[in-house]
Amino acid sequence: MPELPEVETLVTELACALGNQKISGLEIRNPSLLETPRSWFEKEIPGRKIVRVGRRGKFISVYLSEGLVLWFHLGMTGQLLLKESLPSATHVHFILSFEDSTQRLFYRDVRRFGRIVLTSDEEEAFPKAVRELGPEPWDWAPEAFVSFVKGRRARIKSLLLDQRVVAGLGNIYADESLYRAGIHPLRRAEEVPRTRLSRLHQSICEVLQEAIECGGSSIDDYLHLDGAKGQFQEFHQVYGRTGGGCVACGTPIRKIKLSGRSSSYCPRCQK
DNA sequence: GAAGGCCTGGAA
DNA sequence: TTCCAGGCCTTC
Repeated sequence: MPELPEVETLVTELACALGNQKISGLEIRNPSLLETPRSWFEKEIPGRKIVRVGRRGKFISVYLSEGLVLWFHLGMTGQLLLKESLPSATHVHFILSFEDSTQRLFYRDVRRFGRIVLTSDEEEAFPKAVRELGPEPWDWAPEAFVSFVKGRRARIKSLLLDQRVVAGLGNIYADESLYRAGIHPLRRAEEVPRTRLSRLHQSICEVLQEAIECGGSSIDDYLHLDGAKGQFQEFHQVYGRTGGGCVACGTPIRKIKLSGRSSSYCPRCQK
């Protein structure tokens, strides 16, 4: 599932491939993913240039000329692919074509948890979920992060998944960060020692940075813009390793449920 | 703060 | 045939 590193990888690739390209047309095959009216997309997008591509949390922002932003959230199974055509056109919901390219940008999403939004470039107009996002992980001052978390009673894993606390973490990188910091996912935030919370902030930044350098994790559906797979799944230490031995102590990795979500951890290393 | 709903393909 | 995966949202 695309989290911060996967989205960041796509954004870099999109910026490189689409910068200054003029959009010649769009095709909407499934309007249910659109959060703003279909007619607005159809009227406003053709003819505009792509001036910048950015990211906030797991949201991709495609800045268009004359003050518009096209937002993509990939949900669980969303993919953005830049190709002349796709081998399989199933689950393709949205397509952009360009004036000076034979390639088109395909938005494909099997489970349709993603969404596509068109807004003005004024912050008050951004999607609510974007406006409410917490800081990017590395924009948290470490001491401020520790103090904030110390004041919360929720389970630590739930806090990490809350996009209003820190933007961009999902199940994979929350589990990996907690493992590196030696914190049990069910531990109440307020009872984790400050030194460990400081280590957690550092673990989050490190694991995300390493994943970005690997082009993200390809578990089910995530792919680069050209369809290639990411590589960081090879380096997961707990996620997807239930029953396997902890890389540090050999204890089998355990899986538990936390408000409907699975959490993988080492029962010996994480307290 | 917890739980259910959306959604589909693949595994059990 | 049933269950499971989990982004985010709504509801309790």
